[in-house]
Amino acid sequence: MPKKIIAAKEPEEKIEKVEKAASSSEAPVKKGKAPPELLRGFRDILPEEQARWSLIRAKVREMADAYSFDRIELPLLERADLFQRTLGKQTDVIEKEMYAFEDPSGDLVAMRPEATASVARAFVNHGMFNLPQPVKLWYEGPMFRHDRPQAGRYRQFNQFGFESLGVPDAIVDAQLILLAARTFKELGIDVTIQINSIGTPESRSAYLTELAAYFRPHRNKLSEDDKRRLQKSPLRLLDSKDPAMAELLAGAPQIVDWLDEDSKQHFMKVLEYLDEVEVSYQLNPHLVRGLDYYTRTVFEIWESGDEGERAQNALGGGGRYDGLVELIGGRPTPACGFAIGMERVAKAMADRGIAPEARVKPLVFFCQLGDGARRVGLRLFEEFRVAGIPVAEAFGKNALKAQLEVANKLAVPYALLLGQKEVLDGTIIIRDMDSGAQEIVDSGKIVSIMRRKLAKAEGVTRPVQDVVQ
RNA sequence: GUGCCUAUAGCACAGUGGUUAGUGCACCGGGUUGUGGUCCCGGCUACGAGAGUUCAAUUCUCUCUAGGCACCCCA
Repeated sequence: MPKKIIAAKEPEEKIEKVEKAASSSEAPVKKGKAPPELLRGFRDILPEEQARWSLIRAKVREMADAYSFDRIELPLLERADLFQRTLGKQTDVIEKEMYAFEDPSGDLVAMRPEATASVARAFVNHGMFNLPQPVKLWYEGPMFRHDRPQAGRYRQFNQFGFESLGVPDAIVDAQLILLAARTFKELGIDVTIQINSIGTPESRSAYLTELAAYFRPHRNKLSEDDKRRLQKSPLRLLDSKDPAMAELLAGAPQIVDWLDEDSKQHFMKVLEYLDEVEVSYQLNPHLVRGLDYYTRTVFEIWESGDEGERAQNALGGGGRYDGLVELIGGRPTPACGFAIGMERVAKAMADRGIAPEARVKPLVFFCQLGDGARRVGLRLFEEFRVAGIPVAEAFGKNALKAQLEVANKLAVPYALLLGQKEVLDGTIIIRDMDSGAQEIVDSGKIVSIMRRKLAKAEGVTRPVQDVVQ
């Protein structure tokens, strides 16, 4: 049990609050009928959503195999300074959104707000620079950010991501973007790729100076938010949503004009490769990313037809981070990667009416009457399972009527009826649910009889469903 | 962290300053012994939490909590 919680700001106050809550008896205990409530921004992913999630996961795995990425699983908890050093101390993710606290042994730890830093850390920890380069890794799992919940935004959310470390060539960037684009296409979601280059840290700082100089005379026209940005991170001015900014931005210097020659060449190459594989993209000179580690190529994946419609239209994003591995103590290693928000993907699929089957539909329903029949039923169920025939039951119900109701809801083609009489005779009744016709057969042969019936019916009635995962 | 809107059953919605707060779907049971899809009957579960105004609050006010949307930021 954690004794203390340390937030980025006002640590003392938070500690007091938590200690008080822990020691006072009135605090968190809700009494009476008040149901337990989910923590804000956290959610259950219920069975009815699982089919989509399984489909996404299966597709991601399939793409990883096709493009030769290896799975890596990373801890949910890391030393807090890993994120502070890599994402940038000034970023919102670090300043106010990180779940950071002191663990029982006194280490300052954090629930991961993203996984790229962990990938880089693992790369260094396990000497992956000795492996053939690039090292291509993918991951999937929950991330945590203490942000205000909103549509498509949760405090615990799931991402999958692909990272390629060790090769500076533009083809790496292009192939990652291609992989992302294809994944969405195959999931049935139309997306547009927004792409930009923010150059090297050196060329960027020259640009930032210029940008700040451009805006300074217009300072009084800026909104409070934008004034703050001018101070803190001028690059962010570029994606300001303040309409007044639109005019100013039109005349603002563009980062592409300030790129160093290598970065410019690199960017051109990325675009050429994308043209080669016919991945369409939109050059977006105002696209910047919120994390400090990006260099050169940055991109986001937006749901098509949704540009500017909703705030949370980005399904994912990524870019090159050539300085990250060195920053955390490895040898200089160029790298590129991206991450996708799975909740947003699931929502996009739901919006498009993509609703895959949750699991294999049963083809046979077993009805039983009496304890003897139930016992035989339990055994028969296993025989069907071993034979690979999906069979459903309602052992918890007694009335035949009630059991057939369930069978009807499941839309199985056949029901098997087993009563006391049949148990004594060693028989079982097969009921065709469409016609209502019944036949009595030897219960010892029921599995092979059903196998034959179903094989004949298959393709005529309903093909066996694709099993996901 | 800021602003606007919202909160009635598992879900979707009605409704009221004053008797047992309705409807649909879902769920459970029944319509004589062991037969589904329709129909009929019955049952279950709700005013988010706390304080205030009032003779009386689910209804009005405030606070909190949660949800939605936008900002901030991002996935």
